[in-house]
Amino acid sequence: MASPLQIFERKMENIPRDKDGLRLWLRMVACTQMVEQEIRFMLREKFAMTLPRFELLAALDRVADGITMGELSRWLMVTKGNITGIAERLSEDGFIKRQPTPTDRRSFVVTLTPKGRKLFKEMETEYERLLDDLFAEISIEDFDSFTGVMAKVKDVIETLREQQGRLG
Amino acid sequence: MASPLQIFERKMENIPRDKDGLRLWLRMVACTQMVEQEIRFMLREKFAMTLPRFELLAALDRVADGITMGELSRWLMVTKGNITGIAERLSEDGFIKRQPTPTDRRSFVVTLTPKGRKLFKEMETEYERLLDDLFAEISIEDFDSFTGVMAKVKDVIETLREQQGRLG
DNA sequence: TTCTGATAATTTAAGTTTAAACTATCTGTT
DNA sequence: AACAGATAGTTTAAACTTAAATTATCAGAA
Repeated sequence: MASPLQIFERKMENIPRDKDGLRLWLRMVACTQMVEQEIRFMLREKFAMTLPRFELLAALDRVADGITMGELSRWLMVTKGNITGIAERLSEDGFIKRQPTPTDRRSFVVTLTPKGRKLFKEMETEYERLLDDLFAEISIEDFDSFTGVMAKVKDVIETLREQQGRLG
Repeated sequence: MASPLQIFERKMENIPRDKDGLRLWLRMVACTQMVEQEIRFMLREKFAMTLPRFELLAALDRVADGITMGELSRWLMVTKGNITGIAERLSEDGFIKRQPTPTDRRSFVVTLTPKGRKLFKEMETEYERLLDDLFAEISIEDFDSFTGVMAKVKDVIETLREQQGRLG
C-alpha cells in the first residue's frame, strides 16, 4: 500500500511543470488536509472533540467579553447558518452560553462557560504542542516567506472581491 | 463592516508572537479557505458544479485508464464512504462510469465519460486561469520556499503516522 | 480444502457545510 | 409616524464528510 506522500508525489508527476499556480495550490491543499487530519485525530482521541467545535471555542477564548454569532461567522470564515448549528451543540453540552444583547434584540453575545474555558485550556496545550511538532523543521526564512505568500494571496482575493462587489 | 482580511489581522493580533507554529497554521488555514471559496464561487457560477465533484473529475482526468474507488479515496485524501457518495451523484449525471474489474470482484474501475471529459476540460481552463491570477504575485523564490515547507511538514506527518502505526 | 486475516466498497448515523429563503429587528429618510 | 432597505440570526434542503460497522471477496497458511 502506497503512503499518502507517495500517492501525492505520483499525482504531482502528472501535472505539467509550467503550471505553477496549480502545482502550488495542490501542495497547499494536501498539506493543509494532512495537518487537519492530525489535529482531528488528536482532538478525537484525547478529548472526544471535533475540529469545528474546537475552532469555535478557540475563537471565544481569544476575545475578552464574547462576540456575536455574526462576528463568529466572519471570524471562522463560514456561513452564519453553520455557526447556529455548532453553537447549538456546544451550548447543549454546557461549553458556551448565549446572552441577548441589550442594544440589539436581534443579536446574541456568545461566551465560554467556566467548563468550556477549562476544557479549551487543556485542548489548547495539546494543540499547540502538536503544531510546534509539525512545524519544527521550518526555518525562520521559510516562515517569513510563507507568511508573505499568504498575505499576497489574501490581498489579491480582497481586491478581486471588491471589484466584483461581493464582500463577506 | 470589516473585511475578511481585516478580521483576520485582528485575530492574529491576539496570538502571542512566540507561538510560531500556531501563527503559521492559522495563516495557512485562512489562505486555503479563501482560495477554496474563490474556486467554489467560480465553479458554481459558471458550471453549476461543486468543488468535491470537480476534484473527483480532475483525479480521473489525470489517469489514463481510470482508477478504483479506493485509489480515488487515497488520491483525494478522504474516506472511502465519501467517494461512494460523490461518485454516485456524478454517475447519475453521466459524467463518470464504474466498471467491474475482471481480476477482483470487489473492485470497480472509475473512468470519465466523454461528456465528463468535455465538461472537465472546460472547467479546467477557468480553474487554472483563476489559480494563475491568485498566485500571480508570488516570486520563484517564494514558490520554492513554499514547496519546501510543505514537503517538510508532510515528511514529519508521515514519520509520526508510521511511529503510531496508522497509515492511510 | 478450509480457515483466517486482510482488503474493496458500501452502509449507517451523526455532524458539518453551504446557499437561499425567511423572520425579526434596526436605521435612516421622509 | 411610516416606509424602505439593511442587518442578525434561524431555518431549510441538499450535499459533503467522517468514523465505525458491515458485506463480499481475496489471498495465504494449515
